[in-house]
Amino acid sequence: MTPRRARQTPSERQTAMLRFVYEFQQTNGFAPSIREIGAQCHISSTSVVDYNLRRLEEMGYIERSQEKSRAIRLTDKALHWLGIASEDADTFVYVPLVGEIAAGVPIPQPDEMPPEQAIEERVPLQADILPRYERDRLFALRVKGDSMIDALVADGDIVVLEPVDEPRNGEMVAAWLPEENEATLKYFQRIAPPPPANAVHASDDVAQPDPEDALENTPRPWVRLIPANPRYVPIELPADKVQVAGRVVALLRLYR
Amino acid sequence: MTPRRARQTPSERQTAMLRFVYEFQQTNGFAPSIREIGAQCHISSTSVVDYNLRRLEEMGYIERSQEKSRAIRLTDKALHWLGIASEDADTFVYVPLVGEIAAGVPIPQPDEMPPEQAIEERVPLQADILPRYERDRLFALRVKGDSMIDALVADGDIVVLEPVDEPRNGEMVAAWLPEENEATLKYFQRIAPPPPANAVHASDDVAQPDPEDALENTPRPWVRLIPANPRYVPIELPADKVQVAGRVVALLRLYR
DNA sequence: TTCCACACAGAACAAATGTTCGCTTCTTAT
DNA sequence: ATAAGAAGCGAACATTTGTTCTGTGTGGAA
Repeated sequence: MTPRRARQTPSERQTAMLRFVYEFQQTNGFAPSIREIGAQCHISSTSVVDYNLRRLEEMGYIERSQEKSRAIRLTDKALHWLGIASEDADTFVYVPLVGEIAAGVPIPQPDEMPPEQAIEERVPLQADILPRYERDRLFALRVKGDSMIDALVADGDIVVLEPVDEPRNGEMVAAWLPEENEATLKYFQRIAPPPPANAVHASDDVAQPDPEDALENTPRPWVRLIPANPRYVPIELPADKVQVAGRVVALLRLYR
Repeated sequence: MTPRRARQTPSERQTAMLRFVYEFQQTNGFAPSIREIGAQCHISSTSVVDYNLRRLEEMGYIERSQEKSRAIRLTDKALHWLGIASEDADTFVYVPLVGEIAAGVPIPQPDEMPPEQAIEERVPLQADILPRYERDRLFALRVKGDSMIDALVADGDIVVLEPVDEPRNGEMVAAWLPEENEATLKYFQRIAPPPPANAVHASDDVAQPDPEDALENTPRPWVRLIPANPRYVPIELPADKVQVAGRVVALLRLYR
């Protein structure tokens, strides 16, 4: 006989048990005991409850801890089976709102983020925005100013940022310009450094540079930060004078 | 002697107990026992743990259930005391994404919303957007089209809506136009009905309308739905031909 | 010095709770 | 009809777990 153990979804009684565990937990804040499950599901024997719970555990619908009281936990598979929205850590992330993008306000570096309990406001987002391993690095800033209005970003909007070391051309980034004492939200672009004032044209016949000057004369990478508002002009600076804090991955706007 | 029972915040040891309960619950999915708390907090006697838990319960930091194992629950007061963001139902709402604003796609009426378990995607928002009693009525729609581009709303954005019977002039609303078979996102404005084709100018001397025609000739309210894109023209219709589904309270945009 | 509330302590006890034992019944395939 | 796995059952037991008892130590006010 083909073993009917091949059944891999809960029976009607097992489903009733799962639902009771869920509802009990929601109502009481802790899980029911074996006897409480039995009473609710009209199972007179604790060993029958235990048998069915072991089946549910084998199938991946619950987790138990050996010989611990009230230690039944429903898995996401169980919540899905019951048709219950899973609003746990795997579904949403709560991104700390840590400041704003404004003149004179530095953007916190990753190691300068405020401690957990100092974060007064969070921006909730669906967790599937980024792979799980990067979620903790997200942070949010409130936009001050209208430099990105043509990119449909308004003063007062909140942008959610992912720290990035090598932003791609065209990405919208938040950056801190320490020498300008300026935080800014702009489109990012790598550019060639501008020619020095005494440079001859590339087509001119010139001597090879002195090898000793090679390091001195290696062109430093530059970046252009491009606003999306014709009232502002792009900013062009050596890359090492621009601290890119992160690239924009989401925007939230409230209408009050 | 003034009773020192007047103390109303947890002692250092009691705070350590609260923190342990929280961390145990987060790690294990169920609460610790009296003995587990004692072991962690270097309390050799279960009666001392019990004594301190009774103090915490009196002060409102925990809830217990008589003679139930692992039934300690931290209150919001405790979470606040520990400096832990309270990510429960009072902090965030999860707004069902129920469709899109596009031609030919009706906007669900409040009594037509899909059942809880049919909702496949939710938009998380901070709960303080609307007073608590209205939160369950929020729903979200994805925008198709660019009619509101000058209001900084792009194709693909998600708007969160609050059902509203009497939208105010100037509010951005989602509306269903059944006779046009059109869902639309526009600024809302009440207007006087346009004059009928045989109407004389208001300055002309005309007889008072026949009282029996009063009801028949009462001007019907009209509305104008104003796009924020010069490529589109406002829509003007009798109010009863426009089903306003809700007014926009928030916008979410993802950058992928 | 005395008094008293608070905090602590070990031990014992009571109750809650999970596990095991030995068995029966049901269901389905052969 | 038979076999075998699944499901069920009451009872007993083991362990976990919360509560109570009786006492001590501490510190500050009277």
